[in-house]
Amino acid sequence: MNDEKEIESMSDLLKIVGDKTRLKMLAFLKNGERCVCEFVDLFDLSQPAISQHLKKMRAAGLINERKQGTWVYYRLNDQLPSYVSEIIQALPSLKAKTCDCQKAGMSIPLEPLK
Amino acid sequence: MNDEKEIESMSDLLKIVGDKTRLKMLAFLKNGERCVCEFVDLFDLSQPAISQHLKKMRAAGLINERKQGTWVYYRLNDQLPSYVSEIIQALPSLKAKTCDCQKAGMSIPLEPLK
DNA sequence: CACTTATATAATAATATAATTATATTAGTA
DNA sequence: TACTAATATAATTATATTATTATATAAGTG
Repeated sequence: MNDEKEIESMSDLLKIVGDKTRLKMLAFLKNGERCVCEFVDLFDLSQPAISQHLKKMRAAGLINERKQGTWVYYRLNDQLPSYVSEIIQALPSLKAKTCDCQKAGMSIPLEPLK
Repeated sequence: MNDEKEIESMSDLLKIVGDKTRLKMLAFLKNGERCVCEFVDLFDLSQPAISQHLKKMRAAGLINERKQGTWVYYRLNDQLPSYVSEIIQALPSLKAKTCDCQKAGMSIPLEPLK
């Protein structure tokens, strides 16, 4: 990839990360998987807004999804460029309140970042 | 600073970095100081657009300025948060064409990033 | 001082991004 | 199968960002 394209791809990714809501979502994901409903509970935003933020992060390869019944769980992609891992490491890790999907014992903790 | 504010300040900074033009400017600055006129030559953008991008990066603390006569030189701030330094390290370093301000022998090379 | 050059700022137009509301999809359940 | 819950998508509105054009400032030069 030439330098120009390389920079463009970096800026595309950094643009996704450079948003308060999405960065906060990533901070929540540091502790492991979270289901969509948790984000809906935690943020003062409509459910479609949450869904669209998650979609962008998924499209950018920042997170992966796992569907289980009607619930959809998201987790950090563990193959991120190192400059993105550094950003995530610099984030405080936020604790989520419990939610139906968690009481069901389905959420799986994540391996710590390398 | 609480977590919320910390995340907000990170997203403010990442938003500035998450722009193709500005990221390319940072890539040019990896090799050392550049004067505004060089950016004006290098980018297919109006002079005011260049000036405004530089102003944003300066306001965000990413770069510092040094005025010499009518020329203004910008250089990377050497006290950046490590997650920002990592981004800059991940950038290819771009070579600028020579420009009047450089022929004048005024541009000073930068120490490599820690 | 008049003129030019380099840069910055202001006002505004163009564009991109993020939110909402409304609706669709899909899985589970009575 | 009808109903509900969880999530996604579409359409649209609201807002933020980036660009341009016009103008201002400030330094250097004849």
